[in-house]
Amino acid sequence: MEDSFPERSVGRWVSVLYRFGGVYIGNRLSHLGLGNGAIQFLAYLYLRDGRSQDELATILAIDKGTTTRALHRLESRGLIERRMDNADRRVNRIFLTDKAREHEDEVWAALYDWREALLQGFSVDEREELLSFLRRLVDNAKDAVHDLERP
Amino acid sequence: MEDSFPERSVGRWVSVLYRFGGVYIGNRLSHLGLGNGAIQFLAYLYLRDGRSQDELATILAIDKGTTTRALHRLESRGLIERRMDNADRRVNRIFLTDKAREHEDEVWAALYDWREALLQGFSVDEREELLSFLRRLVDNAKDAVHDLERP
DNA sequence: CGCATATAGTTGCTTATGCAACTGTTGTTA
DNA sequence: TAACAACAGTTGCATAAGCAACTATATGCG
Repeated sequence: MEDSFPERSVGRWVSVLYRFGGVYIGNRLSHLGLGNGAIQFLAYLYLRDGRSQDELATILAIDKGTTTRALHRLESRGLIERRMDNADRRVNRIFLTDKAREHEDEVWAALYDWREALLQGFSVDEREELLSFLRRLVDNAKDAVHDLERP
Repeated sequence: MEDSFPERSVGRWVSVLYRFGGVYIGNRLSHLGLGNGAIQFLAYLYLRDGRSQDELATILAIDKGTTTRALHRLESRGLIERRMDNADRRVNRIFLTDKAREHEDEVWAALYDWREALLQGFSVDEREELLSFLRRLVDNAKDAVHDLERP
């Protein structure tokens, strides 16, 4: 069937999952006035703030230009503060504001619900295997993209 | 470890896979002057052209506005023709040009190589199981997004 | 010390994407 | 048949994302 074009294409299915995830999270957290992109940063910051922009970009595997803009959006919404590091004045360290803490539960709930929605019908063993597969795919993806530069 | 934040988050790993896929495909096919988005449409059209924009949007699960723009880009690069359907003048049917056919092999090669890169180290059985997992995840994702409207 | 290099962040440019409002065509129905 | 509903496509707007060129700061080395 043509309407299942992606049939054997990992990439196509990943694309659908990614885009639908953005729609779901954007909808669930629309009152924060943030998209999917900024929320990724917010979620990580809930685990640990005080990082530099560069560290965040590396950890989330996101371009540093994109990182700059996502963090500016979070700042403009009053959810983070960017403090210059005194020891190295090139560095901005990112801290959550109290306002951000107020929304922590909602953010986790939306992320948790999305994961549970995705994993409906997956047994505990299947979930483990899926996560293991994803880890391997991401490792492979990183290698492949890295090899683009010097093949 | 913080640098494995996505650890148990399907969404974060999907995000990395999606974005890296875009980088890989964009790089491999940069001479076509197209991004990942337009190439999705091109790839489907190689399988079957003559569809309406609406059908393409539905099949690829992509917004119809995004579809309009991706097809305009393909047209501006001389890769497709948009012909009005005489029986229903609201409908545009999309056809590949000869120029597009000339690039078919490269496009498939890039997509194939990306899939193989991702699946490095996966046995035949593991590949089947991964595809089955992805199918289930996508079905779940569609349900969850659909349920956002009337919960 | 003084210059070359490296690093952190920013910005311009391009493409991708969804949503909502809009235009134009077709279909339905009173 | 005239009015309204449904549908295909377009467009304005916002966010997301990568890349390359740029600025400012820091570091290393002769």
